[in-house]
Amino acid sequence: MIENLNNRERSHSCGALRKENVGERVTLMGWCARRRDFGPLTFIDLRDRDGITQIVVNQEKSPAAHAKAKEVRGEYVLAAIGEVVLRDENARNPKLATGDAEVQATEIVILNDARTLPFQLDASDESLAAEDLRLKYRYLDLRRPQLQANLRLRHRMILEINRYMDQQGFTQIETPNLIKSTPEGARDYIVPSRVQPGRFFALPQSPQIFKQICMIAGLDKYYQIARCFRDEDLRADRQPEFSQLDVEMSFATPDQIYELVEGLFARIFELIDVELATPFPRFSFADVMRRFGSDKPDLRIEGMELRDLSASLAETAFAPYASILSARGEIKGIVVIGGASMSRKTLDELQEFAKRYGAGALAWIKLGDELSSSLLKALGHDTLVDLAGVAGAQKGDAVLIVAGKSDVVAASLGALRNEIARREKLIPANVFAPLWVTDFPMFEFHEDDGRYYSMHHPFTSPHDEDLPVFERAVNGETELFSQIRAKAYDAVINGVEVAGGSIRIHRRDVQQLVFKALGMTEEMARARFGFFLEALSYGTPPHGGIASGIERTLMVLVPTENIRDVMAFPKTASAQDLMIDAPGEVDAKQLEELHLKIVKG
RNA sequence: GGAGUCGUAGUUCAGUUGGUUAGAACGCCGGCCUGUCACGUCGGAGGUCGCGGGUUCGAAUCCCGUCGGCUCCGCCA
Repeated sequence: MIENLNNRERSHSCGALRKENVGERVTLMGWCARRRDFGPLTFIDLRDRDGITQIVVNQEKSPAAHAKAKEVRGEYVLAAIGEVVLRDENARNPKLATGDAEVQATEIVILNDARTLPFQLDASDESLAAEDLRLKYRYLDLRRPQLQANLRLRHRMILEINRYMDQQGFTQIETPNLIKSTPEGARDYIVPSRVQPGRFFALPQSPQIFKQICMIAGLDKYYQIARCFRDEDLRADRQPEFSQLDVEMSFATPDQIYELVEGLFARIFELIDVELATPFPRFSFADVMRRFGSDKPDLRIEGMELRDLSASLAETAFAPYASILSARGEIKGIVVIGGASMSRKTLDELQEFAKRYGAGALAWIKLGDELSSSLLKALGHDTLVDLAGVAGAQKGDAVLIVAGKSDVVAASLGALRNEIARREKLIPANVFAPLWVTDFPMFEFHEDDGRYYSMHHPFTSPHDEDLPVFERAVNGETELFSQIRAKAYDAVINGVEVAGGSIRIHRRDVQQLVFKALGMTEEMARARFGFFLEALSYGTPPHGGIASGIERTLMVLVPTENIRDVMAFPKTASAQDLMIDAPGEVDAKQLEELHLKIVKG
């Protein structure tokens, strides 16, 4: 029977009781995680966010409480009132923090009952219920201690960020969520205006413009933990709405930003008792792409760096390679230590893996007792020995080779490096390898519409010494665009991009040059960013900043591969909330007020 | 937009070459049990094999379509 709470007050959490509490009369409240029934003796594992305490109910000592305990089922909400008793030496449970003691209940109050749950909360990782079911019943899934721990870590991280940013002299400033759609970048989430027919707000992809406006306003050091919205297809580490620590400071050099962020991450990692070495090593974008095939390399993986084999094959008669090289492509390889024992099946799987990234094929050389290779007929024994040597392979190793356009070679070998490390368990646990990637290219070329786009965003400053080249590029020498470096930087930990930012353009003329480079006429630029160009002309200080993904960082801390593990109420890969069933339809009256009509697709 | 993969009891899964009554574990319900802590033990209930169509004497199994979850590519400044 369900009873009222009345004036009963909880005295301790379910994770609190220790030997020292023995003899105290306590009142615990929580959920029945498990009940073990021995007839006249019943045990209840009472759970709350802090832990589990064993409640003992003895029929002889407390018949009324025992009768209540018999009624209890899984996830019933209870108050257990009784005395803390020391467990017998041989009856202690070292798995529980409270395992030396237990509560001898004199009273059990059933505060609420519960239907049988749609899935079990105490399942092992392998037998965890399907994620869609858990998302539908998110309030049940969140009862699991692991998810609760993740959310509490998130809370402590955000507290630490606020404390640190305050100590560093930053002011927390909120920026609006109902803003204006700007082209470029991700797709916007759009909000129709009722008051302004036919007009729409957009939710911010990031507070970029506003943070810069704060600098123009002389606020000097801004930060906030901002909600960002991007209507793009999702991934294991992406959600349509997410949080980022957004930072901007005036008169900033990149070094000052690095130092600020390194200090912050050092503090954050203290939360998991990890001392993060600072300063982080720095690599240019060109270097990490050349050596690791990725702009976010996982430096926990030793070696397996990309080796350029193009020079050794410059004179090759093998037509596929010759044509790739003549088309300014590359041939690169990575060495898999001990890889000579890889089976044909494994190599086929790795080839399939590489093809996802556009690789035409994955060639291999195995240095077993005898050299074997998929290229034996094409290149001959001697060339292969030479290539293996250039790649740095030893006896017993294998070389995996991809030929093609440089971005395909980098992407496929870079991904292979991670994949092989994962398969071969070459990634050490509890190791954290941070780095800075600097000097990103200012622009990247998009094949589909044949023009250049900002790699970071259109407000990123080019390197001062690249300005003359930039001007030439804008004035017709478009092939120079790819040479211009931006004052942009990413912080990477364990192969995860945890922060990214740049020094911004503070000069109106340079900003206009970038808009022109992006194919905007002066009229277009004025229409889209006129207010901003105007703002730039009223004394804008040099400034720069960075943004750090809260969820990404938490994923590294936890650690987990699933962003939904570090958010309370995430959406599915198709951007739905299965609990509240969003997005939903709205009624005709709402549509009418918003001046909207649904057109069937 | 494309690809892969999964969908069978409340849950996690098994289910052979298409063939008798679709199984196991956990959970659930009931009995027994005074030191368990993943309690044990005895018994029981529980199935639109995601959905629709097709092939077949016969479909969880084969084919087509469709829906949903997850992952990846594209995309995400």
